Amino acid sequence: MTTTALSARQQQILAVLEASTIELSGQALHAGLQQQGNAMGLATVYRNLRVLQQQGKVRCRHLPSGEALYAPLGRDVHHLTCLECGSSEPLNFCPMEQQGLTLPTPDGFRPLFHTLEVFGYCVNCSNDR
Amino acid sequence: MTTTALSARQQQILAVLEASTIELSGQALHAGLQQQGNAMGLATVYRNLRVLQQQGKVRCRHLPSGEALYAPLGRDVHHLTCLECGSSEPLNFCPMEQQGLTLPTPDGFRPLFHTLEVFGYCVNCSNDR
DNA sequence: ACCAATAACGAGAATGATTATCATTCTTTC
DNA sequence: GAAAGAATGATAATCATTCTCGTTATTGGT
Repeated sequence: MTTTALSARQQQILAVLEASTIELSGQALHAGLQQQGNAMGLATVYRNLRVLQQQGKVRCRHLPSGEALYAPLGRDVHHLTCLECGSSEPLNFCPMEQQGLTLPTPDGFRPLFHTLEVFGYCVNCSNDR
Repeated sequence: MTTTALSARQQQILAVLEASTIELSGQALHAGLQQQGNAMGLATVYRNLRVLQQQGKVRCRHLPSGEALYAPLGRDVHHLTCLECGSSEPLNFCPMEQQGLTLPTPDGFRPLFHTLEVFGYCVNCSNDR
């Protein structure tokens, strides 16, 4: 796997993602780039997000709402997400790290990243039921 | 947590999900119900899917495309999904089962289900690169 | 049974994130 | 410096999902 060089646009996108403490949606990323002086079209943002993802530089997860959130690899990955209010709190432990799913599987699948999301009810919404 | 009784519609939806060997999208479910003689509006399908999900009877995961797929709980949950061609193969092992994430967490979050998805490249698409 | 109150439904419009289109603008390369 | 090719961006198109709201079933009290 040859490590492809990143274009200027791709570096700018990655920079915004890395500067942010939280995961960003495509739309938020687009807005952030604009404010920061590196405005680019929405199509370009999504195009390059896909490339970055395919290069294993960026991961994404989907909220129950269907919205996609992007983050650089190597950030905290896992969340407890409330089905009622949609809030999500980080889960700082990863059961995959010990299980060696960073290596190709026997059938040749080559993993880049994974998402682990736990859905249920947060304290507040549990109480309301 | 009182185990609420299921409405007729909810039972029909659950039946179709259980009869299917694969996960179904909301649209596919709607079509399946129609063919099977239990037609109901699309809004009703989605409304009841949300209820079933909130009762812990149904889980859902999102494809990279953003499409949501539903399945009854207790079905194989995890997948290797190819970022290139979108195909996904089941992963028959669950690192969560040993980790006790079916119990409430210290801060009171009450888990119903989880999704674990591994993204990367399948054999074919690995070869094309 | 009858009727009011409430909940569930469904057709179709609205939403909104993501993609496709395609003419235009950079980048190479010769 | 000019042609070939790739990348861009404004805007339209897509499409799953959600909302609206008038209609239809269900329930509970009498």
